[in-house]
Amino acid sequence: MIEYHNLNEPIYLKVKEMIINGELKPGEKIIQEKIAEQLGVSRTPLMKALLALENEFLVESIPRRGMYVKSFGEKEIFDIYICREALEGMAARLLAQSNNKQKKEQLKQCFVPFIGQPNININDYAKADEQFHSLLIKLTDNAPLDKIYFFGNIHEQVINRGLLRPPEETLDEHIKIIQAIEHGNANQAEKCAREHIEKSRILLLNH
Amino acid sequence: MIEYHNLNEPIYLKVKEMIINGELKPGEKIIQEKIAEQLGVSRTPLMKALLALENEFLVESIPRRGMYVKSFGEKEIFDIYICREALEGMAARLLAQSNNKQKKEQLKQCFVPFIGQPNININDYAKADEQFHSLLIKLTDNAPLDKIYFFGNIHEQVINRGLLRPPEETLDEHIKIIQAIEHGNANQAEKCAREHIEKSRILLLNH
DNA sequence: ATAATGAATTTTGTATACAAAAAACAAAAA
DNA sequence: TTTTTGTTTTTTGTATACAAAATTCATTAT
Repeated sequence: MIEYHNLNEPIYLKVKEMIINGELKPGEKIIQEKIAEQLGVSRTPLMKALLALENEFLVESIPRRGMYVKSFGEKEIFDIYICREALEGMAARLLAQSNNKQKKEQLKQCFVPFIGQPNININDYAKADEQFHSLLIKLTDNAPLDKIYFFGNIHEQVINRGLLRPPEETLDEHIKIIQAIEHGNANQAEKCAREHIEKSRILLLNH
Repeated sequence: MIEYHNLNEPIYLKVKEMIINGELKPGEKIIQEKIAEQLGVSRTPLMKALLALENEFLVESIPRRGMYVKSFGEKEIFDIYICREALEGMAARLLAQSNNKQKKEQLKQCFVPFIGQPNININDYAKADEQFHSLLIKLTDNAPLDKIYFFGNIHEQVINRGLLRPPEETLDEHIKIIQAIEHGNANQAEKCAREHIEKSRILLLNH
């Protein structure tokens, strides 16, 4: 992602924000003319943004019916976690194989402020969490892998549902991933990354 | 994919075909008005198709410059193989875990005509190969995983480059994957699927 | 009151028009 | 000849217009 269509990126970002913050609710129909007017543009560039969002799984198009804000069922979020497991596992493997110290350091920095801390601010930690998972993908320097990062948005959706595991539980898991990457242990890095996501996925199953 | 935008799917398919068969060459600029006229439509629906193709990595957009047919460097194809390794590996695991006999049978059928055959027709085998890898994804019944199947197109590109390993080598690998899935051995299925793709990737490195 | 039918309204999908930016070209200067 | 500058042409990006389809609403029949 990043620098989407330079020109309609503002539109893309605005609509995305409206979806994330619930201004446009899941399942709601996106009436193009209405939204276009709100944003002060015509339907043509709005449509481009909507098509981009469709490819990120945030919007669903039903031909001749319209565009709808995607609403995720349990099964769908489950499926997304399966994909994340595969992709982030591979990302961890690749980073472990690389010997770019600087990248490894960046990952480490995400959680440094929380180590040994008794009272962790949930909001700050959630930000660091997202930052970490995003970095994991970006640092692999693999453009297709990066492109598939529409999962990131869904990650936010999951957070909004309050399905975040407590820091006491995940901080250690994050650190284990980082350590395996640091030590160049590719198998271990992939295993930890996958287990980390698998645990969240299983939590999801039990509501 | 499948049933893209019902209405502009014909446009989408035609442009895709033009790219696959080389009518539009890698790196070539797509002059919208020209192509639109060729297809007998206006730029508006063509743009939708091009945006879909952009998301499949077949077209690249440079803002205010235009849309270009994507040309793949070695590095990029390598990166795509990395993604395939992660995703098809996961797909093999999921299928091994399922106990849907019918799905497993479908996979098996792909290569039945070639088993024990002394002279294998390369074209027929290549088709079966693609069918198998496509099925592997489709049968998982995981929509996001399926959506990421723009790799399929790239698979074709790779075939066009003549980078296909001989059936004597890969037939056995395919059968091993299918057997592991049949026996419900998830770890083995994932391992075989990944090694299978990894071997192609390594071949790619040595031209 | 409920269901069915048909008009009125809304909304999508596509074509077209036009301004702004980029590319191509030609003429002039180094 | 090569580079620079200015002009013309092409092409993109966006707005708008309009037909076809879908939806809504009111009217009629059950």
